[in-house]
Amino acid sequence: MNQGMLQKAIPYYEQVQQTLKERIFNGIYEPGDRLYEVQIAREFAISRSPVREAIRALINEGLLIMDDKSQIYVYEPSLKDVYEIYECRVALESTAVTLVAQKASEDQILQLEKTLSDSASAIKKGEKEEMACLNAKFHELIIDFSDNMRLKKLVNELKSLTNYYRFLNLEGEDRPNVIYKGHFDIFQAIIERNPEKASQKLKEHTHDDLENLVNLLNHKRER
Amino acid sequence: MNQGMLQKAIPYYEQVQQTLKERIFNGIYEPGDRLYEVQIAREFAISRSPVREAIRALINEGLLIMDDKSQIYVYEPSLKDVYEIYECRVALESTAVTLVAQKASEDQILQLEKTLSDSASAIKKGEKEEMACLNAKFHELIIDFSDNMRLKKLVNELKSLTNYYRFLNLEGEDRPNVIYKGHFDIFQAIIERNPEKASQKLKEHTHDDLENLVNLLNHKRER
DNA sequence: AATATGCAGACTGTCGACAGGCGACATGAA
DNA sequence: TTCATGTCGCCTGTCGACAGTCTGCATATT
Repeated sequence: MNQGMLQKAIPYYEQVQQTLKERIFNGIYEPGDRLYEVQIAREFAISRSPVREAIRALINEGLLIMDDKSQIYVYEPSLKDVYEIYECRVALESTAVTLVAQKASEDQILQLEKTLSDSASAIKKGEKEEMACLNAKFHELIIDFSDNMRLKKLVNELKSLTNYYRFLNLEGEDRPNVIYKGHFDIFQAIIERNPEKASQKLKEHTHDDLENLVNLLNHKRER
Repeated sequence: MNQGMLQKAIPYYEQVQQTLKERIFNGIYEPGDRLYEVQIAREFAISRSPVREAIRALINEGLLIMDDKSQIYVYEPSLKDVYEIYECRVALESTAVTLVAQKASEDQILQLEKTLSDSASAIKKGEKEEMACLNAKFHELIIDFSDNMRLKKLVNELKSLTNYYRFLNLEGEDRPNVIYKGHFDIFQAIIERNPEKASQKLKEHTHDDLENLVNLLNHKRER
């Protein structure tokens, strides 16, 4: 018998939260856009209560912000915010990679290796979509292997705050190879069981990402 | 004319959130206690809506948890949780102290020094309350001086999750002096402008705190 | 023309009500 | 006694309504 048959009905507020989040990620709502409880409620043909709840949850996650007049906007990180977010991510992810370098199992290392080699072949074939996916997977595996649920949650929340800019990651000077090199160095340090080096390499790699992002953002702003 | 005169009324849901948080911190609600929307609403003589909103906010902060039947309980960290939380805190705080060692101003260093010396005299006089306060202040100053609002917010949220155990921090073998020594070493590294060392000392210091806490918790559990 | 006043509409904060789900208890059957 | 079924009450999810606040525009005033 299918286990999933007796599934509890998902409450509206969760569905709405999910949907709004997707819309923010997909750019249907853009940074700075204002959101209205009533309008969303009408759109989903439900009352304001669950919508309100979903919005509040997203405010707590930082994806929406409320000004002093209780008006809701899609979060648009300032440059300072972007730096702060990356600083926090580096802090957490470098800790994760330190742990992984100390205690990763053989199987886990194989998974990292496979992701890397898949990444390499994706670069050869020029499959952008695949590359982005595998790069994200590499980071995710490291977080997973650190075996710290809370760290994972924090990193994911931080990532989601700059998620709107994720497609910029592969744009820029020779990015695919630079990223691959960065990941490769991290992997190298892990199999050497050298936590310090792994942490250091991750910091450098993330710094590259940040620098690239900031350059592109500035470039865009100038035009 | 007093600037504060035209203050916007604080909405109920914020007041309730604040009050509930205080109750959790003060142990009026203990870990594992169940909370009811209706009951709290009756107590404050308001409707369920703002109460519900406050509860959801505290769930997002992690101070309350909801089981699969939508029942609300005060969060009680497992031992694994405590380790995870501390791991995240170390990651963030060591990053902060690294930054502080790099760029702290003279004035900021003086503030740290004063907190330390106040701490020393509080130990001499045996003022426990004062000691706890100054120890917290030392950590807070470091976070503040790192000039990263987001990092500060994350650390505060993590702290609040084990806040219930804060009074255990000074209990145990010669804790006041051990803590003072830890803070002193960190301070020393900062004035030496040695980020690596500062980070290392903070990690050791926090590790002491954690070990002490776990010991006391195990000890309690045995009885 | 520039400023003040007032009105209308749009939103948010809060309320009370209803319904659907779940557990506790009771009653009855084996 | 043990287990199945039905009922009751509690609690959460959702709804529609109302009140207060703020914005923008139009009208009035000097």
